Amino acid sequence: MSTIKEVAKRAGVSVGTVSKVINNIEVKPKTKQAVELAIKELNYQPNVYARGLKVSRTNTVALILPTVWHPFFGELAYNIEKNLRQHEYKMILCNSEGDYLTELSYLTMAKQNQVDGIIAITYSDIEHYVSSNIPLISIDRFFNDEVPYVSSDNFLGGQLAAKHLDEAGCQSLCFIGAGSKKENTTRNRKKGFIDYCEKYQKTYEIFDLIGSQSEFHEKMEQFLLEKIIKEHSIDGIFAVTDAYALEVINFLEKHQISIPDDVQIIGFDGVKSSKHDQIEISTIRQPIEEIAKESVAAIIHLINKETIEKEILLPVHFIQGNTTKRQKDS
Amino acid sequence: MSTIKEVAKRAGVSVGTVSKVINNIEVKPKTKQAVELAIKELNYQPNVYARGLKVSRTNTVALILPTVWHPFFGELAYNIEKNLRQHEYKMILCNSEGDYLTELSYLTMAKQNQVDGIIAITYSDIEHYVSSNIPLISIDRFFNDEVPYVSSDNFLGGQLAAKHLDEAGCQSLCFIGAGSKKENTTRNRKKGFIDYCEKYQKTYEIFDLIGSQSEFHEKMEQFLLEKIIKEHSIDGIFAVTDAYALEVINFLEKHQISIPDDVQIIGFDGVKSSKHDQIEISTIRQPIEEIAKESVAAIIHLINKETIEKEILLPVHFIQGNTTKRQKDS
DNA sequence: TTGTACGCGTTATCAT
DNA sequence: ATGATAACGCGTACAA
Repeated sequence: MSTIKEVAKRAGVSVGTVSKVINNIEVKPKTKQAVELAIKELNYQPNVYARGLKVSRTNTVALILPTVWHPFFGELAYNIEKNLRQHEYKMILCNSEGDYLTELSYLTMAKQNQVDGIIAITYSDIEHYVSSNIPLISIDRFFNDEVPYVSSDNFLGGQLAAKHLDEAGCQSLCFIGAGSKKENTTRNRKKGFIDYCEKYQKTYEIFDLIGSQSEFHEKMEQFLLEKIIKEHSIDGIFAVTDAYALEVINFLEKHQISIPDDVQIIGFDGVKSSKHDQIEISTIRQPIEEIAKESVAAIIHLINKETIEKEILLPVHFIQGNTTKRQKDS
Repeated sequence: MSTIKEVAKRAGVSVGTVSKVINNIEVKPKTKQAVELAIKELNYQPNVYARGLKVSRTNTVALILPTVWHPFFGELAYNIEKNLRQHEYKMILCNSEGDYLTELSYLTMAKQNQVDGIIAITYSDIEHYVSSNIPLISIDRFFNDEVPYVSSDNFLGGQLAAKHLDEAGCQSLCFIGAGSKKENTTRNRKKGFIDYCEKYQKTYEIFDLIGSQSEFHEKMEQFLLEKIIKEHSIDGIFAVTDAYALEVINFLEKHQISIPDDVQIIGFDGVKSSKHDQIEISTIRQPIEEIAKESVAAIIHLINKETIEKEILLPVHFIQGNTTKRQKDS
């Protein structure tokens, strides 16, 4: 690999001049030509480490998430990388697997100057570690007033879900979710749901269990058995994620409950496992492209030391699937 | 961020000594202690760019693939990153979207010294570009004798599929695939299938169309209609990927063909869209963890200028799903 | 065993 | 407009 010195020698100019040409600083057209020729001839590529050392900028951003092997995170990672690329940034992918120590090691790496900024989606309590001065954007999680975050408007999503169930003719609604110990913004889905029900005087139930995955499953089936199979006292369900919606659907189908005739269901997320997939269940879709776009825009602003909003809330939309009745007017 | 100089001053030694401590070169225990204390106190992190400039090693590998937003690539990317991390390497993720120019731009980046090596899964003809001297491992695609590649043993997979259909009682088999213009190793799936059939004198048909996606779909349905619905002359299908298997399944179900009673189906890939998914169709599973592991091992060997095998073929396995009949003895 | 000094390739400042 | 050169932080050969 040739260096700037060699280019300078070949073009018959000094290194300073070559540097100017590379960085688009004005030089005499003729010298510029000569330099560019030399660059081409030598197939010269600036060494990013030398440059990085000088300007301490790497044009690299780290993306920390639990695992890219997941439809939602996969789509998100794809879009974030795409946006970063458009801004001429590279992306280092970090699968934390939800592990605290792994996340910390990535943060350390970041501090070592390897990246200009971090976009993180984490549910660990890394709060006091993020206090450092490296640009950081959180997705889906509020840390503190120092860390800007980007998220779907989960509250609105909850309202929307309730509204659609209501308008689709459901009489008594139900929210199903697994309350996480970790504080994240998905809690607002429940709040939005309740808000709508209260405002429009809909009867509703809440099933929100904090506990292990298996325990949850069992308790949920018990609950559904009671309320739906026996009492028939619920005809509209809002599940806090599509995954839970799927569980509910499987259970109900096993018990010969017809969807959406007897019970209607709305999930949340609207992820597809690849670009060409189709969504089948009715759901509130998170605007993943938007989340990616806004996160990238935000981190770049931060890197450039520009001020940005501390909270970026993105609108969600209802997607008609086959688990709710179709309406003429909406 | 503090520098090596500051550490040296605080520890009362020279920078050379600090450097030695960092790089585990022997120093007097006492000085070592003093230096380590200073490092801790100042929260010193070596600047990777200065180091990179010096040793031209970045401990970073680029992964180029079509898109991480896809179950197979997602799982692969996850595992590759995981393995790289274990070797203290970072991974830059590059979604090429199958675009030639994008792939080239990533290769250029790599040549700029930003990464120590590249793992690529690409179907473009970047052959003459890869001739450069940067370490490169190809997955699933043979370029030339210079570029080592890692792949599933697709030939074996084809054989396995035919064998399982045979042993499950199928009388006349069928291969379904879309021949790509691009040369890749998946062609060997067909060859393996044929090999088994010829060897054991099974009757078989081949549907292998080169053409557009939509055209393929139409022609395939026509073919299935003819052979299965009308003639009943096929009772075992090996689809070249799970995606195609799914298409076949959907079509047959629409026409009231019972699976696996009337027709048995085996796919290929065995991907799950996330760690906790379940596989439902019978399939030949690619050993994704192994592919990841071997690719990483190979690229690191290459970076260390050690010689490696030019071809690494990994065994595949049959996974019992609900689209083939269960057998007692296998 | 430890310290000194040079060089890696680039950018930026200051002369020219 | 261009050239010379210091500085970025580190590793290492060589000197002490």
